[in-house]
Amino acid sequence: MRIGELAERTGASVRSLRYYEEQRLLVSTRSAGGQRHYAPEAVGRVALLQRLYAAGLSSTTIAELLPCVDSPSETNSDAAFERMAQERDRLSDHITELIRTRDALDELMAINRQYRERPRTGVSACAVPLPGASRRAVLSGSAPRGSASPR
Amino acid sequence: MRIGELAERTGASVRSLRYYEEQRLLVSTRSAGGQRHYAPEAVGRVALLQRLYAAGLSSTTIAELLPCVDSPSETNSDAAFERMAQERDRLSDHITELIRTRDALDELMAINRQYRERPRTGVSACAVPLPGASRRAVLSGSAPRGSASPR
DNA sequence: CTAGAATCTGACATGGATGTCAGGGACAAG
DNA sequence: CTTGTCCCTGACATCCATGTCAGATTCTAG
Repeated sequence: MRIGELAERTGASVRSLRYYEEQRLLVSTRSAGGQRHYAPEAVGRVALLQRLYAAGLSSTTIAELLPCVDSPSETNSDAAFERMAQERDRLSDHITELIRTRDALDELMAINRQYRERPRTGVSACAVPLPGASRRAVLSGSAPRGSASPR
Repeated sequence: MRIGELAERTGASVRSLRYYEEQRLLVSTRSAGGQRHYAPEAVGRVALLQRLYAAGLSSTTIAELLPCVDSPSETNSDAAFERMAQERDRLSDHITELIRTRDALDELMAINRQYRERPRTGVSACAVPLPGASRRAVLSGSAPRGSASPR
């Protein structure tokens, strides 16, 4: 298939696909006239690249671990394997962190719901917010406060 | 405390702290001579900001949902609440995606271990990027699971 | 008072994936 | 052949959190 079709199938822009190739993450054969032609598996390849990019890996990092993907048997892919393990762990830590952040958001939203479901509350003087303890927790251990700016 | 101390305590650079203020995400009082001075709670605030940045939110997005953090009671933080809910969901989706990516990496590593634990394998003849069924799964798809890494 | 450390503002630099534009071929269908 | 669509290369633009540098001012300890 040609580059337009691959782009359409993967959701990547044509520009990005060329960039991936430039970074040696994706290969193509060229037609007589110089146009790129891709094997069907390229779709999966691009999907993997998108995944890795979305996980925060850079082009060079991806390039470093790809040998491990393309030829798992090669002994000299030792470094690649190492790199992959390392990135895997980094990613895992990052996930943990993101989950904590999501929890923090959930907590903040819960607090807000309390305030908004209580139609009354002339308590714009939130000097001491009611569920004090939980708010404290959300802000990572220290008291937030500061009556916000009235915009 | 002054900016240097806050930087040290949070791990953020002095440059970043000034930037946060410029983006209206962090406030400071000024000493007579114009130097920034922070309340102890600023540490928690910066931690929250770092969390949100790490979750991929931009300065403007953070600014949009902060009212919700600073004054949960304010009725006009409706938009902020909406924004927060929206970002929360985005984040949650992203986490799901990252977990899939981690699974993919685990699977790839498992495959690699098979090859390398089998000391044999003169199979450097990977002229044709070989391919196995399992590989296909990893590259294109879903199949969660994965032998957890032995750490 | 003074030296040295910390801070201030303002500006420019950076990196990295991607967007976009220009000018020129490639190629399928009529 | 002609036309319309796709593709090519190369270059420059963009976003945005940070880094970095310069020159000036403030603060602190001796």
